[in-house]
Amino acid sequence: MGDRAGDTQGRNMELLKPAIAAELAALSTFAALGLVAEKIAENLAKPPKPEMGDLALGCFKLARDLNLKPPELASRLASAFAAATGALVLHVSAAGPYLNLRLNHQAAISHTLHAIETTTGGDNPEHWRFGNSEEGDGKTLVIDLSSPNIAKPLAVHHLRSTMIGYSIKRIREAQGWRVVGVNHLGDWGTGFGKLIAGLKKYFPDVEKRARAGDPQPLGDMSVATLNQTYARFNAESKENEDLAEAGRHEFSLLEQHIEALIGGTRAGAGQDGEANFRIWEHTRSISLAEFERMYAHLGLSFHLWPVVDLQHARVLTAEPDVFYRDHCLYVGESYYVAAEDLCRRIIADAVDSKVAEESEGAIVIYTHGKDKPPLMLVKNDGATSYHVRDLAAAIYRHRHWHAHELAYVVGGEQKWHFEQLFKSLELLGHDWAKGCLHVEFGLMMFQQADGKWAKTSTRRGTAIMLEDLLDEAVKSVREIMASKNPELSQTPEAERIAHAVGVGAVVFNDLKNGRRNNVKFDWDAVLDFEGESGPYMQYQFVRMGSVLEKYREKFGEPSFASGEAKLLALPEEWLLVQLLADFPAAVARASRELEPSIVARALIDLASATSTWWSATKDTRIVGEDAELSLARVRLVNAIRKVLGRGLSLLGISLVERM
RNA sequence: GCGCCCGUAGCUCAGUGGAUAGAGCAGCCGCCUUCUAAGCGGCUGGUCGCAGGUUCGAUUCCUGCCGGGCGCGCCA
Repeated sequence: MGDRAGDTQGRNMELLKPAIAAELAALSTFAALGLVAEKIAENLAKPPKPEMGDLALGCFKLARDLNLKPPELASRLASAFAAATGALVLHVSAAGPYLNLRLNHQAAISHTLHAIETTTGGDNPEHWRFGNSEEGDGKTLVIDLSSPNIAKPLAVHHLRSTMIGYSIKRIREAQGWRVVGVNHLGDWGTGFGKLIAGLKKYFPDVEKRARAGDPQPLGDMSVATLNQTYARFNAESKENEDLAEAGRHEFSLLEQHIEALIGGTRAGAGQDGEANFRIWEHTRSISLAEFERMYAHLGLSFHLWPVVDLQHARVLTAEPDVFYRDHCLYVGESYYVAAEDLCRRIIADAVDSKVAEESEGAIVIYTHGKDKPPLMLVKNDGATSYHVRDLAAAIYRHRHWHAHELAYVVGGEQKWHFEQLFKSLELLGHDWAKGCLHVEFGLMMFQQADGKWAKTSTRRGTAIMLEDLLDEAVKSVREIMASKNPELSQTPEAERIAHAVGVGAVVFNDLKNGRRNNVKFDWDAVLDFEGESGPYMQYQFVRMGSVLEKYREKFGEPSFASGEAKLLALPEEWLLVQLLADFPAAVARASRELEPSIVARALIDLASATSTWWSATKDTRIVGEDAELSLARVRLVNAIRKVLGRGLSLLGISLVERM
């Protein structure tokens, strides 16, 4: 089996540990020493080499509790085992401080395959429950994901927040949580003042139409033009303080207008405010249309939470849990200003309770002492800052969805902001702030002409557009399909497959490594569909499907109940079963650590072992002449297929039956 | 300067205080009449950044240093 046999990762068989530990705990020697199942299970681990055993009981901690030397305990347990004949534990032997266990493979295989077969009925991966748990039953997580800015195109770095967040949503749901995904749209802030000022300056017609009451004053302007307009004005305003001031003024008018509209605490801004409001609203709808297209590529569905249409602001569905499972929501930052007036109420509250204070014309909270920069609620021009909008959003989420945890999938460069945010919530008396988590992730870097890596930036034009990346990946897949599977590429489903595999490749590439790592963007690496890649995972899934189809052609519908586990005697088959038995633990850990890469890594190990097995059975085939052997192997094939499929769908990657 | 993240094979990265640290890519050598070769096998490749400390045991925990990244009041 080569080096992989020595790999201890992912072969802990967590699924079987409770049963194994219970079996040992029932033995008189173990019981006499007070070794209960739970303590045994905690100390079971994988030996470095399979020859040593299938599992090992490390005796270090157990011996210390009993005032014995670890090797002494191990040998005492070993010598007492001789008479016992367990169902799962076949044999034990002491090896220094370890008690090595050899398992009854047949029993372990049956146990594992049965567990998978009883939880993965039907054809819909959403219904494959192997790896699910009830850990989060009755708890709600509100997760902030994607959160792009209006008037900017989606770039590759947005993929990180979007897919890490979406995958965490799915993983948490698999662990029983109710998860509300919220896309906290950046649709508010001084930037919009600059954009409006820029539009008025460079496109005088826009202002005319807005003043005349046209609800679409921007005509058919594209997001790219909006972004360029902002960038141009922003650059010019750095040289010219008057322009900067004009930008702040336009935003202030907009905010005044909306606050007056909702009967808030401030006076209106007349026709100017109204015109700005129309421009802002149209900008937002143009951007949303583009976001929709991108999210559709990724297979995500968002619904816009009513923001400015106060008449119809209400809960969107009568069946919220189903709704939240199938969709995420857009809730723009403007919601907390426009529809709830939460921002001003929080500000007033913070000032009244002396948590906030005035400083240099602004209202701030010193969250970490006077020598650290404070969190800013209101800027010296009277406009709200994004900090106060985040406070409002947190309070709203906790109150509205009764959230037990609030997670923010936002880049690590905003770590300080979230530390301040959570501390401010605490200072304002919200003890639930303990359940707030910043799910930070690394930056997307690109290589500069001098060879050094730097942060990508939409403004500086160094960002790669998400659409270009997805297009490029799908195009590559199309080409590979045309050469490797020409018949399939002529069929009507070819385009759908190319899309699923191409997008899946990009997503898997993003999720396979720990989220905190910076990502050095490299076209060649993203478009490399060999090795630890999305297409490789899809490919093994497709192969398993083909084998099942082959079996049906040859022997008819398989009856797994009569598949004999003892016929699965190859070392490759044992390895696969161990990996399968470890999948639920991987999902549970991914949920706990909010880390999709743990699931992705489990899939890499499983897919790799599958491919090795495929080759190892080349001579007899998985489905061969021997009906009984074929049936036993097809049971394993079915289990692998279900687990690979479930894992990919937890990562937000769609499945294909052929490629 | 202060704070946070990272440092493991040529490159990109896994690694839950435990036995001899792993994969993918790149390089070299092999393997397609069969259920898809987007694959499989083999070889080459390591002072786990450095130095202390805690521990029966440290790549893993703590401290200091070095190197890279990010952040540090009116962008979000």
